[in-house]
Amino acid sequence: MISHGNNRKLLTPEREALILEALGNGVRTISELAATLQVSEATVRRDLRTLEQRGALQRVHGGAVRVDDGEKREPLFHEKTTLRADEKERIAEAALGLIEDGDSIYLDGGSTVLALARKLSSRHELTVVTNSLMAAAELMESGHKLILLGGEFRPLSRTLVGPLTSPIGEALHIGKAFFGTIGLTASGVSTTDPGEAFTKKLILGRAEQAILLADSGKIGRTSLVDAGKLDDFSCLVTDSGASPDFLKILKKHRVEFIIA
Amino acid sequence: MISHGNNRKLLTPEREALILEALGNGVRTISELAATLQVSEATVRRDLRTLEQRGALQRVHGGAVRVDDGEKREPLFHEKTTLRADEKERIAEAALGLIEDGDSIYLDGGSTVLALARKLSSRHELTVVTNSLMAAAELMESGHKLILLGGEFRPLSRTLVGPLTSPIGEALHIGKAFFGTIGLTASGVSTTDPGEAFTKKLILGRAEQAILLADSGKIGRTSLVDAGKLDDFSCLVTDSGASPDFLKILKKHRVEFIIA
DNA sequence: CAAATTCTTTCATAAACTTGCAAAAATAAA
DNA sequence: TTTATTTTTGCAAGTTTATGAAAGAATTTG
Repeated sequence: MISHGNNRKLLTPEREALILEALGNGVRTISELAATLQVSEATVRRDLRTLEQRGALQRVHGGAVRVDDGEKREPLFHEKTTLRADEKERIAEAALGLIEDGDSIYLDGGSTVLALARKLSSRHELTVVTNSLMAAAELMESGHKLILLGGEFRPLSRTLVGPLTSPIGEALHIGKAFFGTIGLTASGVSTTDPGEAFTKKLILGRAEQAILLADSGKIGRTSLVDAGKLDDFSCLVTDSGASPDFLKILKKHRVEFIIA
Repeated sequence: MISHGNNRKLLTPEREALILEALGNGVRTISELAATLQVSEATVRRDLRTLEQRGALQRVHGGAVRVDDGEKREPLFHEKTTLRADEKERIAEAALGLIEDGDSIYLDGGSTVLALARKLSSRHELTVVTNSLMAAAELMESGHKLILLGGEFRPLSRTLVGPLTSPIGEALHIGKAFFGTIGLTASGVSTTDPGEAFTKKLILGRAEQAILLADSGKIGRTSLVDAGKLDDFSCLVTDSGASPDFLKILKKHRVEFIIA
């Protein structure tokens, strides 16, 4: 049992953990949870909403039920990787369908692309180029040919970014490049770090096909730095949350899309 | 639990270490941390900001949570059990003495050099260039500037090797380069993989000082590919098992040596 | 269909965060 | 040593975010 002996106010992640624990395998009402956590029902509702977004539980009228996938004890605290985990999983699965044995592909940073990396053991003789240390770690023992872009290490995303990636990037020929992003709008993709944007654009210019993996939560969001126009991409893989309006925009730019 | 018996003021890195320790696997509020460390909340916020930048934790409103350590390090870290661990440890310690704050250094692959990488937290503001994924994983959260050589991944040594390392290698200026090796004789160092030899020679040509870390077991052994002459190195760090005869050869080639 | 409950939205307030600035400490220079 | 310069720290003003309450919309239930 997670206890909070000292009765200081709980932080959001703690509350979320307690909610999930309280749910166990069953059902809890809003008022029960509010009483247990000593917060208002409004706050419980807000927490439940984000947890549902994350795929950790399912809301029902009056409360919530747990969708226990067996081994989900850990994900409480590192939300970044598990945000919208279900959508990302499905998106990665759909992207996998675009890859054939013998392909030479590029993997960008980001958790959605990382989910794709985990699935690559079902293909053979790939040449995988990447700037993501997480993806590289995943593929170390895969048997595929693995090439890392060199460059400056960016701790937050665990990727190699910036101008130093360009000499090696320019030496490579890439068939299909799979990108993640922070924000996606009609004017293109954007990301937080200039170095990251630089490297994205570099690879965008060298790949025969550029495929963007982005859950619908990314659509409509913008970040600091522009990292490529919509026209630069040949395909977007997203989930069913994408608005029809945005899909219309994609058509206008001749970007195919796959709803996973 | 945290304690810092003597009540002198803590230095920033000490505070950061204590914050990480306090977080353990859980979550702490700003005010808790401020009370524990006896500094203002503003300072805690600043520390948390840099630690988040460094990827060591994640901030939430009101405090911070630890980004689970176990999962991120494990995959990169499965290391073959090191032979002659004691010697390697001492050699690494001696090599550490050659590094000063602000230096720009290169770390090659191999377990001895990896041992050196683990000690680098006692230095500040280093620029570390490496072709070793093990070393990179070790230094991810160190706060040092980290640059990876790009290139083809060699699973056995977990390093990046071959011709693709040359464009980026040629763009860098390196002060002190630390190398490992398989074999070391009067005619120079040798290694098993041609790609690895290529990259060693590349960096050898670009570093102001080349320092070889090799336990005495390596002396007298040869491997497949030549990877540099004795004259290319300015210093060898080894253990007391090195034969006087070989030390005489070193002197003739004007290679300094340190017996750790 | 109506009553009751639950949900969403909006808003006010309190807590937490960011930024800029000045004092204090540490470091370098004289 | 003293003095100057840089860095770090704490404080305060303004901004943002989270929370709980309240009113209207939606859903369930009899």
